[in-house]
This record gives sequence, C-alpha cells and structure tokens, in this order.
Amino acid sequence: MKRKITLKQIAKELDVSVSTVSKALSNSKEISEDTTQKIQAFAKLYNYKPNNIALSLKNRKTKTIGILIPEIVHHFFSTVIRGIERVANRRGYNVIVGLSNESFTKEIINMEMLANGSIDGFVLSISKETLLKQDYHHFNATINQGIPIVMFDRVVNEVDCDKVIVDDFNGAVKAVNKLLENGCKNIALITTMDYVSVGKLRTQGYLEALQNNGIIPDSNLILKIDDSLDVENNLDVLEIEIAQFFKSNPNIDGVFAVNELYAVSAMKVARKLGLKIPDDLQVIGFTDGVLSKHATPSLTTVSQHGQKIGEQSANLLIDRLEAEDSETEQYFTNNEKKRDFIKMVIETEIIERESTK
Amino acid sequence: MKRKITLKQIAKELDVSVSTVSKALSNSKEISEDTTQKIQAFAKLYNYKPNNIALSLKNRKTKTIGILIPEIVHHFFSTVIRGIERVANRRGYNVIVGLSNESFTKEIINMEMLANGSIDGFVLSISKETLLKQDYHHFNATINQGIPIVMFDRVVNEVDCDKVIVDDFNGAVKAVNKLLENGCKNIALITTMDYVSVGKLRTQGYLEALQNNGIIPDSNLILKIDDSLDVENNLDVLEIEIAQFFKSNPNIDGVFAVNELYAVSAMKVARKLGLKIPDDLQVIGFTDGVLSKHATPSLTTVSQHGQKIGEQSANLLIDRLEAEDSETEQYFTNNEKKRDFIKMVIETEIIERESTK
DNA sequence: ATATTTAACGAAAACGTTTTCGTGTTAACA
DNA sequence: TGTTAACACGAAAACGTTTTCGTTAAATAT
Repeated sequence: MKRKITLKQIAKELDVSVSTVSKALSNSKEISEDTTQKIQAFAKLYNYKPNNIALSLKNRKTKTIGILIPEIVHHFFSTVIRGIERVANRRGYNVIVGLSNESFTKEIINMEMLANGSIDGFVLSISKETLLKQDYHHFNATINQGIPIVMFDRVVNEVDCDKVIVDDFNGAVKAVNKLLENGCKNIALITTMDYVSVGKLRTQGYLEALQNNGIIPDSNLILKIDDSLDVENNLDVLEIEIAQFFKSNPNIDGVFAVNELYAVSAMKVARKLGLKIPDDLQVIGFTDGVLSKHATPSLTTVSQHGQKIGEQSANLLIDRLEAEDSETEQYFTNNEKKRDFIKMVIETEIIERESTK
Repeated sequence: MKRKITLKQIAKELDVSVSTVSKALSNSKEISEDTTQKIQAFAKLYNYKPNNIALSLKNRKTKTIGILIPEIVHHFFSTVIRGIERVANRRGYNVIVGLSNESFTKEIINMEMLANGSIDGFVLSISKETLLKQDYHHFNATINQGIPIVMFDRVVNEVDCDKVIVDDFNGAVKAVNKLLENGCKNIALITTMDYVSVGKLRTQGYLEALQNNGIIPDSNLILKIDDSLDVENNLDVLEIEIAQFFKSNPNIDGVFAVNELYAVSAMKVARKLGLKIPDDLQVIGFTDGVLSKHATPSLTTVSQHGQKIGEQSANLLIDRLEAEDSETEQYFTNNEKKRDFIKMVIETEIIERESTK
C-alpha cells in the first residue's frame, strides 16, 4: 500500500530542497533545465499530484461548492444538481451535497458544518420548515462571514444574494391560458398551502390568467392540499380528497396542478370517475419529470428547466467567487463597486402531450 | 464582512498563546479554570469553530466520503445517495458527489480529482463504459494508495473491495415465480444487453425460474433493448420495438422487465394493442420508483431498497476507515488480520400493485 | 532551608503546499 | 583584477490546527 508521494519525499529522494521541487514542477525558470527534467520525470514516475487539502489551506479556498437542498430523491432537485455539477466540473470545482430533509435545524447544522472551511460558497434551496419559521439568520450569518450564497427556486427577499428562479407566475399564466384556448370553461386549481413561495406564485398566476380573460375565480374550484403530511406515502388520502373535489364540482373541464403528482393523481381519479382525458377533462401540471412523460395519458406540463437553473446558479456563484479573487489582488483597493445581486429568471415552457387537446 | 475567527486571533486578543487557546477549548486540565472560562466565553462570543481544512491536513483525514455514480437524475441512484448521506451525517461525515455520466474517462478524472486528499474513501457504482472496456486499473490504483472503496449495485470481481449488491438473480426468480403462480403460461423478458451485470443477473434469474418450473425458455420471448441509445429521449423507438415484439408473439400473457421504464412502456403498448392489464397480460418490473407507483395501472415491482444499499455501503466504508485508525494507534503492530472484504447482499421484495392479479 | 512535585502556560513541530527573500557560485564586464 | 549580473538553488514563512515537550513559578515534602 503506497501512500501518495509528497514534495518532501521527492526532495529527499533527489537530494534537493522542497522549494526546488515545487518550482520545477511549475516550470519555474528559476530552476535549471537539467534538474527540472529530472524532477518532472521522477514526479511523473511516482504519479505525483499535489494534495488538495494542503492547497486549500494555503490558498484559503477549497474550489468546492456546497449544495444544500431539501431532498434528493426528487426529479427537479436532482436535475438541478446535475446542472451544478456540470459547470462546476467544467470550471474546476467539486460539489459537496447536504440534505436538509425539509428541516430547519438540519439545514443549519449542515450549513455550519460546511461553512467551516469546507466550501467556498453555497447553492441552496430553502427548506419548508425554514420558510414556515421565516428565520433566515443562518443565511445572513454565512454571507457575513464572506461565504457567498446563490439561492434557487425557493428563495426569499430577506436575504441579499444572487437568486435563480423559475418564472412560476408566468408559467402558471401560460398553462391556464392554454386551457382556456383549448376551450375549458371551468378550470380548477390544485395547489399547496401558501407558505411555499412557488405554490403561492403559481396560484397567483392562475388567478391572473382567469381575470385577464374576464373570468371571476371561483374559490370552490381551488383545492389546497396540506402537504405537511407525507403525500408520497399517503397517496390514497390525496386521491380521496381529489375525488371529493371532483364530485362536488362536476362542471370542471380543466385542471391546472402545481406539481406533477397532483396532476397525475387528478388524471387517475378522473378516469376512475369515468371522465375521458382530454375530451372531458384537460390537465396541465408543473415540473416536467418522469411522471409526466410516462403517465397514461402522458401529461402536458410546464417545464422548469432544472438543469439550466443549476447551471446558471453555479455560474453566478463561481463568477462571484472569482471576482472576489481578482478584487483582493488589486494593487489599488479602489473600492470598485461589487457586482449587484442578480435575480435571474428562467423562463418556463409548456410541453404538450396527451392530456390536452 | 467578518472573516471567521482563528485560534491565533483569539490568542492575540486575550494575550495568551495559541496552544493555550487550543487546550482551553478542548477542556484540557492543563489550563486553569479561570483562563479556560475566559477563553471559552470569548470563543463562544465570536462563534469560533475550528477550520475543517486545517484539521483535515493535520489529521490526514477529511471526514468526507466521495460518491461516484453514473447518473443522478435517476430514482435508484438518488435513493442510494440519500441512504449514504443519512449514515454519513450521523457518523460525522460529509459526502462529495461526482458524476461519471456513464463515461470511462469522466469516472477516472473525477476519481483522481477526489483521491488527491479530498476524501477518505469512495462509495461508487461503475459506469457502463467502464464495464464495457473492463478496465478497472483506476479502482485498484486508488485502493493501493490506501483509499478504500465500497462498490454497490454495479460491481465487478476484478476489484478487491467491499461490495453491496441487490440480489438481482433471486429478485428475478421471485418475479417470474409470481407470474407463474398467477397463471401465466408464456412469460416474456424485456432486458438490456448483457454487459451490464445487473441486466445479466436478472436475465439469468428469469431463465432459472422457468427451468425450475419445467418450462423451456423460448428465445423469441426475450427482447434485448440496446440501451446505448438514450432511451429516455427516444421513447418512441422503444415503444415501436416493444409493439413489434408483442405482435410477433401474441401468446404472451406475462412480462418481466428488468427496469421500470421497460415495464411501463410495455403496459402502455399493450393497452394500445387492446390488451387488458392484468386480465390479458400481467407485468412485473424491477426498481421501485415513482413510475411504478404512479403508473396506471400501478406496477407490481421488485423493490431494490436503494436507501438500505446506501446505508450499508456507507457503514461498511466508515467501519473500514475507522478500523484503519485504531490499527495505526496500536502499540503492538501485531499484524492482526484485516477484516476480509465483505459482499453484502440486500434482499429484494416484491411490491404487489395493480399490474398483477 | 533545600529538594521535589505540581500547576499553568508557551514554543515548536507537524500536516503539504507555494512564494518571497536570501545566498553562494559563476560568468560577464570594466 | 575587481565589480557586478545572472543563475540556480535553499531557508523560512504562511495557511489553522493539535500535541509534545519544555519552562517557570509556586506549592509541597523532607
């Protein structure tokens, strides 16, 4: 079992100093042709690679970015990670992942754990519990420590940082418009409780689209699901609730749901109730995941472009990290204004499938 | 913007030495009650937390484990990550994620990047391209450097390390037995090409189950999908192929598919061909993901318990890491045998849903 | 009163780098 | 021949810890 070789060992072996080895390997012309050759050959032979940890300590930067998300077994979030990893990798960074599991305290613990030198910056999406508590001190604390944050999807005004969001509002508007164009007269909304910002925005988009078309929203046509219960494992509850909803509103001919699961469940229930999709009922969901693609009938959805969100987030973060670098390298600390915080909006797109006409 | 405070700064501020501060914070009784109090109070006030990188360098261990997987937007893999993260977190470790994207070279690059000090050990699943090439030198190289590896799911005999695998073979046997019990006479298999070990094992299980029941496998009833093409984005190709398959074998009354997608596609195609599920055709898939749960009809599947796989893998790895520790701490290097490599088999379980009788 | 223990702290090394600043040798120059 | 440049290299500091080994002064024992 050969431990990785270090500069010191190379130096000893070749009877030169550590500094000489270091310089030779970086092709410093301070070192003679001869010894450079010799050292490089030796290093190659023993497959020398500088130790990342030592470099991190010396440079006071780790070249890794921390991802902090509520959940990983989730199409949207894993897509975002893929995006982040892609650009991180391309730009020479690693990613380290923490899961808050939608818990406030786990979010804090993870954050503090990573903030103690392990990462240069965060890309994160806020946990539900944190959104409920509206306690964002930990975000501001780490920002004050000089660790930049980029928030995506679930963002919040109380924290000053770069943000990348989906255009939830307009996505919802587009979806409802589509249903209207397709001839729907009574469009229902299946949504979550209001404290999740994205749910709220999508709801607002729904209302806006109706009003723009001269339709007065009917509160009976809005179903708010309490997602404090673990819906994934309580599917029956969800379906019963939706069934009730359909039965008490037999006039519904269109459904806009704020996520895939609600949409697919709605289709399932509707078909059990004897409705034909898309003839009797048209359905549009949000989030273009596996479910939408493979449901029968396949589901028309508002796509969020998760990968793009991840890529943009990572780029924003790394840009800022490297801007900081060149800043401190400036001879004249001429107080050049830092780049303002950016709120980047990723446009949604409607992907038409079988659940609409 | 307050940078994180260091021992040195505390020492300066309180006019003591760095060593004193360090000792006081670890409650060493070398330091007097008084100064300990003073130092701890000050440290708390300024929210001192030791710098992880410095600790890593000093201790020559990072307390983080590297995950290297082919793909992250994938129910099984993300479930495994969740499992790993759970026990990692519980046992004081972080996880850093690399994606090979099924590519041999990306796997190597990622591996080398992380192996240079960033992590203490790997949990990984081999990329398809690597399996095809059968080139495993990079795994053995990092193991030789003293970095332990735990492989899961896609494993290989050529590398000596702990392994956690799904009992693919018996899972397949169970599934086929189930179909037989349910009265199927002509059970088809939809599988992948043979080089992916899991596909091969599931195929073998299928064959075994038939033979155990005195049925001679019919090669016409086996459909091998070439997954070198990106199936997810070529659904139509897949469906056409399956449709052909059904048409030329109208006697099929049961289908065992080696993954969710194939199973769901088979159901979709079958229904278009006018077959009733489960009356005319029963279907069982492998991998219990979102698709199985939410398909209509919902799919009976062989569950792989991804989270458990992740948890076991992480435990194996950390056990080995910490065993190494205590080993080097031994006064008597009494050559105690290292723990042999473990191959842990996670049993599968059939989850019955609507696609079987 | 002297010797020895104990208490309380500091100096320094080590982990593996990079980089600044010397320093000695040789070659070029006046 | 004496002065200066250029060349090739080494020593040491720094990043932030922990830990071993002194060291000093006070307290205890003889």
